[in-house]
Amino acid sequence: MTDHKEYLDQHGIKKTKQRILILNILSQAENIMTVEEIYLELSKQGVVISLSTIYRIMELFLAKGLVVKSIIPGNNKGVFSLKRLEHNHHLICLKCKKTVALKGCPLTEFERNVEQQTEFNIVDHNLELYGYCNKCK
Amino acid sequence: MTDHKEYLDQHGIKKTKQRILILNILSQAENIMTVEEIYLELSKQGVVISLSTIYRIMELFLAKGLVVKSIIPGNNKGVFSLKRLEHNHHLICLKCKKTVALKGCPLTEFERNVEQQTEFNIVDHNLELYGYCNKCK
DNA sequence: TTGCGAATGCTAATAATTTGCATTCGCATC
DNA sequence: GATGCGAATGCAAATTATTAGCATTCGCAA
Repeated sequence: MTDHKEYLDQHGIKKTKQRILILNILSQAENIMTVEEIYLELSKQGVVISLSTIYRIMELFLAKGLVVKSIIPGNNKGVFSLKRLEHNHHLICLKCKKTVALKGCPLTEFERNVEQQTEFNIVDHNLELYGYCNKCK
Repeated sequence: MTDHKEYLDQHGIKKTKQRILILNILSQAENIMTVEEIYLELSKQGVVISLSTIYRIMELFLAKGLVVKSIIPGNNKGVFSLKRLEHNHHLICLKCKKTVALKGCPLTEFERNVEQQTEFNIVDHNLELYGYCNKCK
């Protein structure tokens, strides 16, 4: 994903400096990030974007399907990650909150079954695994 | 689950009127509930339990593993559902927010694989499916 | 029945997120 | 390149969900 400007175009999102910066950060992040972490990462790069703008941009990315939102239990904050070409999920340590990105998603077939059973049109899902990492267990 | 008092005992949770009432509501609920919905359901039954107590009880149930917590997107509230003997997940309509409980869980095998790959000890997961119900699609 | 620690309810505090509004930006048009 | 308009941003204030402090009450064992 080298050209984020075009990526925004493709999704019908107007290009702004802030959106491109945030998209950069998300695309370089290995793991899920809170709004605050995005803010801090921007700060490290010497950029300040107001929190409300970050919230608005994440909401926009979410609505446009660029991003997935979930929560970490025991932590009332939204976390976001970019939807990759190869869609994936995260494993979260309940003690130290470390997160690990997993390869692949086991749900494709399950979703098809559920669509048939329920007459829903399934467009997305949210999956996180919780456990204890080898240090914390 | 006819005897909730014993159920609490088994999990090392002290029995109180409030906990038993909430457990009743959760066990009769087909779907996930917010703290507010629990509060309102109690009101319908002519019972008032303070919101902070409900929060505390849900936190306790969560810690003891009686309950699963997740979020509905576009809605910054925690939602809870009782862990059933037959563990399951929910499908949520992104438009009307209707939720449907699904039978079964497709993740057992996936979790075992992930445990081997990551050296995590996986204890739980969170899965919701999103889509549009037949009225909204 | 009594007593103690834990649970509850109230109110106030906190933390995350959202909103209103003035300013600035992106981009199309001249 | 200059101009203009609607959309995006930043700031500060408002909201909303959730948590914490503390006095009162409850559950249960002795």
